[in-house]
Amino acid sequence: MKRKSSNEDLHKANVAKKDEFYTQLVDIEKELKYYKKQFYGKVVYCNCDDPFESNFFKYFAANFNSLGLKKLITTSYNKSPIAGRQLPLFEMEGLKPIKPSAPLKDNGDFRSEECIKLLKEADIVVTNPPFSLFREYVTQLVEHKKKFLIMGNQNAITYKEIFKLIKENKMWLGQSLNGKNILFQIPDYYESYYKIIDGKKYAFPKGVVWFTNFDVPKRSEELVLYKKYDKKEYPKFDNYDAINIDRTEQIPMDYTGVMGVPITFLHKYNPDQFEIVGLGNSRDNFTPNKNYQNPYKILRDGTKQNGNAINCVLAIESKIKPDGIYYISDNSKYLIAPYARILIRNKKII
DNA sequence: ATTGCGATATCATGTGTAGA
DNA sequence: TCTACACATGATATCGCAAT
Repeated sequence: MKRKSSNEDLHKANVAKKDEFYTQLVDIEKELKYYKKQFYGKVVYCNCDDPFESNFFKYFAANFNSLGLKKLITTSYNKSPIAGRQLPLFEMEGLKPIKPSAPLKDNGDFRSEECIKLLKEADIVVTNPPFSLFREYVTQLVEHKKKFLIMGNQNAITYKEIFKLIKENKMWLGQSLNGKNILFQIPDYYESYYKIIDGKKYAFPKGVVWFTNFDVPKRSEELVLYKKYDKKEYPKFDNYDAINIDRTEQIPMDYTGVMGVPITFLHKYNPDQFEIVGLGNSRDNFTPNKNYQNPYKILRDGTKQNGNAINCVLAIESKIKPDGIYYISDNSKYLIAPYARILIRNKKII
């Protein structure tokens, strides 16, 4: 269904906090196949997973022996308990038959004391956490020094805390799912959905990626570069000494300085080849005249719209903040800010 | 300590475009 | 025609800091 304002949808999503998305088994299998050896003898905890619905649970239960797991624990958030289906805590150990343990006293929130206790017991956490709580979720994993493989939205890369972890090489993207759309089953009561298959509603969100701190093959593959640096083709930002690059594949092979690349660059990121310097944020592409007197922004169709003078002046005058707002010069009149840019440097040619 | 207010960060989203 | 990718959007909640 087509809507007039995309902002309306964004805003709704911001408020709704609908987080019951069930990952398909096929997507789990596609990623987990790269980590098999690393699960041997480990305690795996899926802390956002109802075993009746979760394919993470199904995957680990079915592959318990072949992976050589020591123990599998799942807990789920019990927002609206359905009679007879309460199973917030589930444990599986060794070759014992599957059986539920004593139920949790609390609601199964991953932040609850009970769940943190289980987290401490675990070696590895694998799940698709609520995106609306993504930062909190990751912070908790890092705090407890867990190995993890979790799903998230590609925009989370630009969240301050998340980016910090990526920059410090404490977290990176998984092997599969390069930010493409994938199907998730959603509860019947969700009003908007992408399509219905066999009577079940599915969503098809964009930019889904895996985040992990496990070693993945693509992280040690070198990105092959073929373009040569050309001053005209790669303009510099007005207030930061870096060139702008619109597509990852266009990164020049011979530029030694800082380069601003799209966030999707992370799918090709090899820390031996590149160093991440910072994040350029693109908010407010206001385009004042050079005196900053009459700020306005240029819309896609070329028309002007009045802007916010304070935002504008601050953005332009805020020279170089490590993670500030950078502008690129189109010509002497206009300034155009690209979307978020990861600032990188090629380590191999310095 | 508390308030006030400008600045900043956010969105399981939507659109446009290029290329398969 | 379809998929993958990069970018766009602005109301609102929260942050941060100065003034009380």
